[in-house]
Amino acid sequence: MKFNNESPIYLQLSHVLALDIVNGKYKIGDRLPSVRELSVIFKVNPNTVQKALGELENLNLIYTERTNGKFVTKDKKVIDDFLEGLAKEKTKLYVSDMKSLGFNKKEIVKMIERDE
Amino acid sequence: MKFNNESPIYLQLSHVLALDIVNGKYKIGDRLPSVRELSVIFKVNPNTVQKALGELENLNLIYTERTNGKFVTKDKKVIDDFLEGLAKEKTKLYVSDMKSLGFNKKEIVKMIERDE
Amino acid sequence: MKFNNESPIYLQLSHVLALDIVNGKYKIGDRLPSVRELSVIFKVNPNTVQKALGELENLNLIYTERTNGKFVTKDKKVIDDFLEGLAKEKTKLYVSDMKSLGFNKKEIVKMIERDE
Amino acid sequence: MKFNNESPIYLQLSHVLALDIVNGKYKIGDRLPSVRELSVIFKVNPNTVQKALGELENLNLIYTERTNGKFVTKDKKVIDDFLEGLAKEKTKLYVSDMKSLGFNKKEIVKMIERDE
DNA sequence: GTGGTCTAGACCACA
DNA sequence: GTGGTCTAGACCACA
Repeated sequence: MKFNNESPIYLQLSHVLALDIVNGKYKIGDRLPSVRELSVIFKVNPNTVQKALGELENLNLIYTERTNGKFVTKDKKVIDDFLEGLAKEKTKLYVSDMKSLGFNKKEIVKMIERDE
Repeated sequence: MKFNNESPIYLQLSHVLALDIVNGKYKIGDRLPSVRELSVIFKVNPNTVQKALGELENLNLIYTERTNGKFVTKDKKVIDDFLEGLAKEKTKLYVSDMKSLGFNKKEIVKMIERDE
Repeated sequence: MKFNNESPIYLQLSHVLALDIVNGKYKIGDRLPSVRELSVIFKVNPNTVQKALGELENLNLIYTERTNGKFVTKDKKVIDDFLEGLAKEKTKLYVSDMKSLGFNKKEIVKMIERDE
Repeated sequence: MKFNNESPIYLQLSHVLALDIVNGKYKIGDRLPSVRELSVIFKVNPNTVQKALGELENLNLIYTERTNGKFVTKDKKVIDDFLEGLAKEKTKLYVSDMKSLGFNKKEIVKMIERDE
């Protein structure tokens, strides 16, 4: 795993793990790898993993059982809402950016269809 | 003008000024307000204005006439290319983000049409 | 029985059992359920039950007859003193917390009367 | 400043600072001492101060101006609500604890009036 | 073995 | 000077 310099490692890591949850790599109720394991997998300090997981815990995507591990929430709704919120937020931001560049929705949709 | 804490002020400022150029508030060949004027207008340190203008100069959107001021490029193509590049970049990033969330293009377009 | 993550399970458990004694669910001289039974009832590790009962034994609320089980003290005074001590301690802590928040006794009493 | 072992230092520290805000030692809009200064004052590692201040920021009691410092919120309501919420929470917890010990409100009030 | 805390200390961008 | 991040590594309670 390679991290870039544009945002803190811990945020990039929490983002990766959030996607893993959204995409079902870690399923509802699954135990995540331990802090130490993740720190080895991603080659970062355990403290950095803690901070990343703290973000996910703030979002209620995971919860902690002390001495036992960290688990994906059992509440499917939390995951679905997170996904939906993220998608809407990204869309809103993108559309408003494009509008401030002078594009209207029709043009925006055209650009997306052309992309790649 | 209010700046947030998510990215450096100088980048937010250069972004605002770039939009002002793209949208024709400052037209081809126009002289920009002086660093000091901008620093007053935006209530930021003159050093921050300098850095922001440096960004625009790197993009060739503006050029400096020493002792005379800073001017919007006279080359329309530079502005058009900048606009197009920005739009494509934002679109690419947005689409790839949405795909990693599990959406396909059809769904993306639908979300955009629904937005707001 | 659900335990939270704010304090160790063994303390939460000893607290619950202490209340059971104070409130007469387990009466003077009663035999408590065995460690194994309690561990099943509360769905915790037997070690955790042991530790919880150890707390109660330190407080002299229970005593052990080896090979026979653990019993609620036969000394009513111990239970009464425990109850009184607990109540005073909680009150002292609460009042001092509220004072450090700027409330005086009159206001504290008013808040209590309003509670719920 | 002395910290005890019952809860993490960073929480004790954030608690102390929250009280300082509630009690007006740091007033609305005031700049707090820098992270480094606090770390010297309280003889803890700057990282620990960061974590403590992070708690206060989560509560919106303070906000950060990058490169400039951390400031008490300018929103009096946030502080008032925090104070009220804290007081209500403590009261609720205290009363429910006392009730589970078998005391009724009248007895609780009597204990408070007798306290100290 | 699990998560959590803390320190010492380095390094960074920004204003 | 300001806040923020990160590492290395120690230490802790708990189950």
